[in-house]
Amino acid sequence: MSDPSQTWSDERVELLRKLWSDGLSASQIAAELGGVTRNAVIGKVHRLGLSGRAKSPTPAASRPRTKVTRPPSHPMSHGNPTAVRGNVALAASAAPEAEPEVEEAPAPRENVVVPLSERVTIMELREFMCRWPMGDPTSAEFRFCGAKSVTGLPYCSYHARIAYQPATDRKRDRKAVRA
DNA sequence: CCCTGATTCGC
DNA sequence: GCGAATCAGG
Repeated sequence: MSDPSQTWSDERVELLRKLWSDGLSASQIAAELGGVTRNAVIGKVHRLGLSGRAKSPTPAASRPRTKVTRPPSHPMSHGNPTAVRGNVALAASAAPEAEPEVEEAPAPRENVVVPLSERVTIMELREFMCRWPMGDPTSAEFRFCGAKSVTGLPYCSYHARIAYQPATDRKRDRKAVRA
């Protein structure tokens, strides 16, 4: 409310400093601020003088970086447009039941605890977190389960059971899975 | 694969 | 000054 025309208004910078010192990563800050990419955040952070937050306290003897320069005749064999990832187009209605024989379910008859209140956003998602979609993907309130996922699986033990339901067990247990 | 920050460089 | 592109490490 001062001058949105400016990318880095005082308020923006203030928030940036706050979030950065708060421990948030650049991507998270960028997403929080909106309109800026994580690179922009990092760039600004460096320009502000912040950078080594919780890093090596030895700025000396730590720069053996051999200037890579930028030869125009070396555009690398890189041609993948990886830049935008704000849109998560995943099919929540997709029924993952094409597995003929999934050798899983190490837990025979265990009352799996439904991990509620652990829902996370796309950015809170970690590699070991359950990616079970919850809610409307088009909604801003869209979240993932976020519970600890089974190693090798994108879901937690609970949702893994739902996703990879054995045909034998599937024919009977047809309860509401709506989240 | 995903992510992270760091750096360089063109605008 | 700003941020994309790039690099390098986890």
